[in-house]
Amino acid sequence: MPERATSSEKTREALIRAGLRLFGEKGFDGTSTREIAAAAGTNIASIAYHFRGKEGLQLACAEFITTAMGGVAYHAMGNLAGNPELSSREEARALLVKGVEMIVQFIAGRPEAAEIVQFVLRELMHPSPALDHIYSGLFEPVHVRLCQLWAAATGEPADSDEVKLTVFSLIGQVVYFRIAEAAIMRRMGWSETGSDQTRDIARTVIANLNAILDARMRSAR
Amino acid sequence: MPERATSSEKTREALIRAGLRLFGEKGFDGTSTREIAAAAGTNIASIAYHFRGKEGLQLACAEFITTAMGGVAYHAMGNLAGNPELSSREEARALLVKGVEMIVQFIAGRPEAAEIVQFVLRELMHPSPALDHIYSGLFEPVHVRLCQLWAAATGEPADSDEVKLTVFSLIGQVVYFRIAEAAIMRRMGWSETGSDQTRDIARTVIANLNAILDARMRSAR
DNA sequence: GTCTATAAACAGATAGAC
DNA sequence: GTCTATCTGTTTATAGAC
Repeated sequence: MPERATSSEKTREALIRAGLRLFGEKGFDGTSTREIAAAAGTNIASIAYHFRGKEGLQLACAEFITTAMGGVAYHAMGNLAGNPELSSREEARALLVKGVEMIVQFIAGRPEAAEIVQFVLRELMHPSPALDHIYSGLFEPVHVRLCQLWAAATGEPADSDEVKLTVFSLIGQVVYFRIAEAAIMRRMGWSETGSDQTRDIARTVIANLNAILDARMRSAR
Repeated sequence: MPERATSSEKTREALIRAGLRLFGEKGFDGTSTREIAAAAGTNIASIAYHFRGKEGLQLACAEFITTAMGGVAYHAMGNLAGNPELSSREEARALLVKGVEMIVQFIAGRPEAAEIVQFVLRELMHPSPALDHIYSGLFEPVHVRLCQLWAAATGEPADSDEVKLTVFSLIGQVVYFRIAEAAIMRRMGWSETGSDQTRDIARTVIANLNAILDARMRSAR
């Protein structure tokens, strides 16, 4: 692991970043290797050299996403793999709210996230071998962790269908604001999706989360 | 408007149905005109003849969607354009719940809806001229109607940002179950998305809707 | 209106010079 | 490792026979 990036590594990373952006924007089939090479400031042959071809680059992009997002998810929700121990329901609920808030900030707020979210969504809609990496490296661990937090906050079993589906519905809300951004901006009369808009979205999603949690707590009595 | 479909009209419709399915499944760029013609049981040249080319077919698919979905939406939520008059909050709430339930049944439940939903989502993610038809013919009127129902049920103003964003979040929940179907099935251990699964999804979404409505009613006091 | 044949452009992959 | 030139197959669009 050299500290200074070699020329080879720079080209490799530039190709991944270009692939991520273009695959996310226009899809795998909609993007030509010529475009990717041009965006990365290199030549077409380097894609075959570094990744064995266009599909190899797609896979490398998926690996990049799981690595990069793992760090974000860790910050948002604590250890993904272990320690489901939480001292109190209140603490778990606070962590859940904070986690969802950070997910909104990332998915709906950060412009760089658009390409990542779109890349993942395209994989979900039209699975390729790259989806396996994303599922086991990102999708499942994040979902499991959110279910743990939900269970700790409500007392419901973390592996019940009810909890799992509710957590999916939470994620779905957030993701939709990024997918349908074009239409939502038009309907809301927004000219951009800046920090004001992200705040409004976060407020809506958190209000929903609290409403659903409260309803569950009441019905559990 | 002839009562019996002519040969020309049959070919036209077959091309639209094939285009809808294939564009939805694999995207516009991922689908070749050869595939579409083969799926429609006709030849490549007929696409140019009937629709001026591949893009023209895409536009015709969007028009087909707005027309076909208009009927579904009408059944689910009453007149889209006019009569926002509703006699009581309870009636409005019942109509809202029923409307969302039918949207779930359609979007998440009916297999034929998968291609339509995916077609629309692809347009949202990567807008083409076809998005304009879908936005003004389907997306906006449905959203406006849901906001009217929400306003009538809660007393909140139908054109407030809060109501509009909350309605978006409701739609997002439902849509996500269709987008992420592959990953959700894996996480839930489902081998298919049949009526049992659709019922569970509907139950989750309706429970969320009721929780959010209840929270709003309480805070309004 | 339908269909075959073909044109013109473009795709991804690769050989070989440097 | 990088890059140019090129190979091979596929794409959309279209001309013209029927």
